[in-house]
Amino acid sequence: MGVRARLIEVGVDMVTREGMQSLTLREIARRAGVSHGAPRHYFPTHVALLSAIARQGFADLTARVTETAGESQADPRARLLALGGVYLDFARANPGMFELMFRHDLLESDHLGLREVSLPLFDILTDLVTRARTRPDPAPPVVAGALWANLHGIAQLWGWGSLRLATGADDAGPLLRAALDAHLGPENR
Amino acid sequence: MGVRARLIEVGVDMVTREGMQSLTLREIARRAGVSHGAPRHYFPTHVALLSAIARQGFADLTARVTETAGESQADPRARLLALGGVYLDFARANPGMFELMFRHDLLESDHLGLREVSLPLFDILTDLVTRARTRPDPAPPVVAGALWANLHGIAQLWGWGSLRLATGADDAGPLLRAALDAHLGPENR
DNA sequence: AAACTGGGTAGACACTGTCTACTTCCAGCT
DNA sequence: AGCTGGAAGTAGACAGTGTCTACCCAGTTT
Repeated sequence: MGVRARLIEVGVDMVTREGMQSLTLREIARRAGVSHGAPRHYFPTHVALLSAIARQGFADLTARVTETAGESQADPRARLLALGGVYLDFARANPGMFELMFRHDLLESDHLGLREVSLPLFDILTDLVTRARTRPDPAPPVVAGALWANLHGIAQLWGWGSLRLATGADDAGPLLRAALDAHLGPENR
Repeated sequence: MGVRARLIEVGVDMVTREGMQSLTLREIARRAGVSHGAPRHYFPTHVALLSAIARQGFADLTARVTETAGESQADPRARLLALGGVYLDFARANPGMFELMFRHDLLESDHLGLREVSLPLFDILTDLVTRARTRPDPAPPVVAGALWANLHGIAQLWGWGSLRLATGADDAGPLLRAALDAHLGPENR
């Protein structure tokens, strides 16, 4: 395996195991078995390396989401519930990576390809939303955007205890269901 | 004005004007006109100083929110709309401070008094939600938590362009209204 | 008068990201 | 075959960071 791939792999491993603050350029190089100047041959700057690591995280999340969203022909509401669950599970099981992925100050937003990686996800969401909700009040992209923000907010706030503290719940499930019910309108059965 | 107060004031000024990455201990001390060792007499560590600065931001936000939420005897729905507007405006007008306030890795979560500062806010929210919504499906704290997460997610994602890009809107207003309508149920008039 | 103490300075230390020589080493050309 | 050029990697320097420690000096206490 080439040095470049090893750097990324070591970084992914470090961020999942020890959190974001362990991702110094020199320590990554150290654990990859190269000198502290070597990464510069593949990544012009520290931010570029972090971006590559974060992109791996995005790829992982995207894979899980698309896999879950396309799963069987269950009704869109159930798929959305699964999708939200995947999102929240990812954030809970992998807080370091989740944090890195949304630290836009540490990521080169252009080269990361945010458009390439987040728009497909958003399209899936929009599609499911259009087919799942029962009332047509706001335009689909707005609903999808609001729902995405809700998902992300739950993941973020839950991640550092605020919601657990405020709502008294010990699981993010009720919040997810509440968000879905809210944005999709009342159940129709 | 004492050195301690000046350090905080300088820090608040710096974060609002030049963003979070400018808040190095030494630069704050420099601009406050003291040596780089002086802050240590008031704040045992860099994180403690950042926390004090962030607390100022929380105080500011809390002041605006309570002021807006208690404003007149307008119906709770209108008050929630105003509250959300304040939250989003704060994040938009003061992105550096908003970022700092929710960088829990840079804040000493205990001494910051997250409970003291965020629970009152959450109580206001819960109260308004209980009185504003039209259907009683999930328990009020859950709805309030989900709504808060939605607000926060909109502020966060809007802050770095994702939602503007995805929804095509050029203002967070529609998203805020969509979130409120969703969580509070259909309008009743 | 002497001792102590809180507020402040200055310098050291280990560490960081970046930059710049300097060495290998191997592919491609004449 | 021999040379050359560039890619890959090393090692060291530099400025900057947060933290720690020794010192200093005015005021107050004893």
